[in-house]
Amino acid sequence: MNLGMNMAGKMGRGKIEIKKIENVTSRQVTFSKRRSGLFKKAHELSVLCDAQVAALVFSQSGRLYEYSSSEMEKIIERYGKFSNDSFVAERPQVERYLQELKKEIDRMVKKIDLLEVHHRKLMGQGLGSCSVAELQEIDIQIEKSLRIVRSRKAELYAGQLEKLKEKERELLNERKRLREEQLRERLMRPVVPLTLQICDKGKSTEDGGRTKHSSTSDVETDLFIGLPVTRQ
Amino acid sequence: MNLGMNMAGKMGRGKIEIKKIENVTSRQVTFSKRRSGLFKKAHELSVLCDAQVAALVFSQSGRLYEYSSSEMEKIIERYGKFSNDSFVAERPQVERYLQELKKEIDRMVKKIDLLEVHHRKLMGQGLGSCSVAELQEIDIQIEKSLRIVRSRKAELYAGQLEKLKEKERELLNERKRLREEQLRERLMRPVVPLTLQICDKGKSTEDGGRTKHSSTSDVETDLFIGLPVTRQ
DNA sequence: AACGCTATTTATAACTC
DNA sequence: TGAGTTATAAATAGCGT
Repeated sequence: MNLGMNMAGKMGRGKIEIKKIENVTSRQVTFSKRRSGLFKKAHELSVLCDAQVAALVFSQSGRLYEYSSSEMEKIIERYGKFSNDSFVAERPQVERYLQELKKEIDRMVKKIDLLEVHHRKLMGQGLGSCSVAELQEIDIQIEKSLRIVRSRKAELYAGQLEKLKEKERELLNERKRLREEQLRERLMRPVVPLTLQICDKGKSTEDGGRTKHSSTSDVETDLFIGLPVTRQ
Repeated sequence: MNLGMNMAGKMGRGKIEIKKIENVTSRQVTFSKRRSGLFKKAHELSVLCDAQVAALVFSQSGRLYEYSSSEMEKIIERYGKFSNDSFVAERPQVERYLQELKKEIDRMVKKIDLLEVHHRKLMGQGLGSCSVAELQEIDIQIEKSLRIVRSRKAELYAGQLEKLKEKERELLNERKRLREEQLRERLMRPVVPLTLQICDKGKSTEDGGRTKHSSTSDVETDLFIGLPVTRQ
């Protein structure tokens, strides 16, 4: 009963422009038909020409339709090899890299375990499973360590002592020099009033003693220095 | 000038079966034409229906031809999201996983470094950079370890000693019993001829001694056991 | 939304240059 | 090889169901 006569011009089945079909129903029908047509053509091409063909279509609604003459993944991987920017197909490489990392981690875990066990033994923990021989070995190792540590400690102490002696000598010399100066001054100059003298004295002992001491001092030596200095 | 008349039947332009074209030239021509046809169709589909379309074609010679209505990579990634076995598009995940692994490795490296430094110090190596205080600490730790190790060693020795004493006692008892038996037998029985006696004697010392000793022995104790047994 | 029909447009097999 | 031609096969737009 020939409906749809309200359209101007082009009636019946005809050529269409290649631009988005605005009529939703019509568009969906066309989508369905042309999609299967595309896949058919893709298939024919793959068979006739012995080619590997894949077609991916996402409908406007987001649904996926696909054709592939062989495994899609294989084809996409193969595509990845051609595509200059790698984003697929480095997969096996990534996989290999991952495995390497995992191996590395494994090795490290083992190393840490070993170190921890040994460490614990050196700390005297977890000895329950050790044989007498093992204990003996550890004993020897620890004794050796102790010897080394103590000799090193002795070395350091000896060094410090040497430094201190040096400093003591310096200080003694300094003191001697100061006393001599003082004496000389007392002999050469007349006595000044008491009030003024106090001020001068305080100033001279702080600034006149030079800053040599504080510039070469370190915390530990200061403690030892106390003795010879206060003994004067 | 109408050539190519040498073919039987179906002349002129006609229908073809969908199966591999054997004639190489013909196949290549068809490949070229149909490929562009396919891409054209793909394009039309994408425009008419506002769909995302991609087509990948590998010629038999291995060359890649592709069409995509938008970036091929985007389409393939989108495909990856749909594809149940993820092999694309898990990329960001893989990336994250990789970074985690790397962090893990970093942490382990640091841990190993720390352990090694401490370990070396406990072994008396690399003490050059230690302050007196540090050395003192290590000294104390090592002494403590030594005490623990030695007390453990002492424990083990004590245990072994105890075991040995126990065994000695057992053996002494056994020997006593055997002697008594021997005495009893000599008193009760008449003397047998010498030749026969030798045979009997050899037999009785091997089988009559029971197998108790060998069944409860272990390697270390055997060594110590030698003494009291051979001294009889 | 899926199928069938068919007039028409398109794609293309075979051919030529 | 590649480009153009044409007769024919295939695809499909618009329609109905």
